[in-house]
Amino acid sequence: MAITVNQIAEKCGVSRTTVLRALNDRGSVGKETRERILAVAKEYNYRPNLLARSLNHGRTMSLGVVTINIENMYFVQSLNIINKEADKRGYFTNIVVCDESLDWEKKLIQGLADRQMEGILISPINKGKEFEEFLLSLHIPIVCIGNQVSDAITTVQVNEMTAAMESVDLIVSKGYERVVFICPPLAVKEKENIYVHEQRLLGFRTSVAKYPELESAVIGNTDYLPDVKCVIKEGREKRTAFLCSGDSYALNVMRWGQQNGMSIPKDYGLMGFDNINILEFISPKLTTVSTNLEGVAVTAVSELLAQIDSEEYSPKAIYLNYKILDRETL
Amino acid sequence: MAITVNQIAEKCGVSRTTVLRALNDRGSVGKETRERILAVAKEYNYRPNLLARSLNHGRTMSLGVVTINIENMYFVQSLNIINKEADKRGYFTNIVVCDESLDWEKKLIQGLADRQMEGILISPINKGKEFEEFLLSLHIPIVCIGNQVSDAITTVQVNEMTAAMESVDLIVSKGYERVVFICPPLAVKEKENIYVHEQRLLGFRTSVAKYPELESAVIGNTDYLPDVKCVIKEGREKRTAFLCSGDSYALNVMRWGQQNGMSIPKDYGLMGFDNINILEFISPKLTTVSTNLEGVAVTAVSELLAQIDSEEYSPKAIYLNYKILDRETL
DNA sequence: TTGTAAGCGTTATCAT
DNA sequence: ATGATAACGCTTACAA
Repeated sequence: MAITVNQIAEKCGVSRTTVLRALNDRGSVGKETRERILAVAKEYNYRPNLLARSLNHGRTMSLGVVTINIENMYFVQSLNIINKEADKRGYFTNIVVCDESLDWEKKLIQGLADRQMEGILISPINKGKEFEEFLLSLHIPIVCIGNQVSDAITTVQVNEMTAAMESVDLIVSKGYERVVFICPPLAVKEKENIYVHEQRLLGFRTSVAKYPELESAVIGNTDYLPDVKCVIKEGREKRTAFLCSGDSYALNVMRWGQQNGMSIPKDYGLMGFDNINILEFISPKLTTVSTNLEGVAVTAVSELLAQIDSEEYSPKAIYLNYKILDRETL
Repeated sequence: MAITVNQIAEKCGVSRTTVLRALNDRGSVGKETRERILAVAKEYNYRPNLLARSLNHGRTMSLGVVTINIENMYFVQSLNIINKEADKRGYFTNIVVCDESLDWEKKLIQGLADRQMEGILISPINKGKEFEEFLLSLHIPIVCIGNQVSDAITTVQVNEMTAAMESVDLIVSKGYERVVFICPPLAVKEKENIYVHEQRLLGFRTSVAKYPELESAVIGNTDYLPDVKCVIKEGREKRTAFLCSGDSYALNVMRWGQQNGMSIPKDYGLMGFDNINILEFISPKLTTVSTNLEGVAVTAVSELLAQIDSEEYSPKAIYLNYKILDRETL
């Protein structure tokens, strides 16, 4: 349907080289010829076929981004930032969504590679040696966001471990005697990449060890509300706080509490992770950790482009700052 | 970096035609030759360059989707469905995000067209004759979701107008004597495509006219909370309900009410539109209109593919069913 | 000022 | 069973 350089050339009775020269303002073209060419190009709304151009140049100037379902909405929020940042450097951003299936993720990554994306950004749910080899076999620059796959692939993240440690410190400083870490992803630990959550758990464990009197527990079920109920029932005398490895879990706990006539932070403390943007609609305001989406996104893009541009690139693990948001639920 | 058919051919000392035959299991190849070829292909992890293949075939088997910022999160929710549906029919889905700028939207659409997407799905924020001509000049199948651009371009939507009418009916049936339509997008009506909201407004106006005793008003400011405050103050004697052209506006009103010690539906009624998925975290449960995301997404894809496949296609306006969700705020 | 020719990686047709 | 050739649309070097 679209007109090509060859067709313009034919219509104008010149060679396609001449047409190109007129179109791209390169080299010299007879004034009258140029005008004729430009007129035809305009009339038929000529646009260069980027597939052909890319094939020729060996460059697509496109990045691929694999993103997940809105469950982990915090990643969706980065898309705009990634897009803008890539555009600044002249790259087009192609996003694909992966509905939380391990196979789909691989399939989509392969699809992006087959379409000659020059680099891929991903917050992977796959993990392990096999996946690592799969990624490396693509021979394409890749940057992971949050979830690490291996040392051989650059990962950009905030320091989740120290964030969890500081969170526990905050909880203790507020006088809580018992702290429970809620981390449903632990249930799929064997299969899926939950690196981010594991780092948080590690921080939790490490920090808790510093406080001998502090009672602590970890809930790692998908169906965590019953456990929360138990915890609250069995120890009314101790002031208890829940540290949730994700705001949405905290919101579920909050809703459950409200339905059962409990109030926060009077009856129990609550803290989340991620600072997802729907929090603004929720009250009380959830105390949480802001994971610096913007910084992570910008860094990830710039690191990816660095990798694309340089011959010799060494993979890195990059940690950015987070921010504890001490609001109303502790 | 990636190996090509030509390189395999050279390595194996055969022509690329033979390599192709072995790789694609088409035609006959000597057993020993085939094995040699397959071995090399595997060793170097051969993958066909889809740019080249598409150029040759004249088909990319890819769809483009232009989506907006998470503000209008309900569209983000469709992405998965679109993706799955397209995949079923053998298409790859490329998503680009547009941070609510009119120019970016055009730029991105053009980018998708230049990359030879076979069809484009979009819920446009641009409008008007010039934009229509821009879209038509692309000579690519396009389907709009929600916001209509013109008769010449297929639009898939729910019948927002009758949904708004029914909403008013519901409000009246609950005994409200005054109903206020909150529609901030009206503030950008001149510049942006807010077709969906205009349809809702139209339904509101039409339905209100049926009830002579019903008092009604429309708030069309971006900064609507002050107006809400006024409305509530000036008419305490009349039972008032707010119908919001979008759940997020309703949530803001709800939050404001909670901060001012008012309770729903005792002090005022509240109803939204869209049934965005964060509602599950909010209490009281917002009464709203479910806009059948899944149906719209599936229909849009299938209509787009129909358009791609058929020589003669007539643009349509397709209306799907919605559902009034009568919950706790009226 | 203009044109020819080769190439990007794949595929399809026709020949050997 | 294998190969040569042209084509997709664009670009670049090298003539004329």
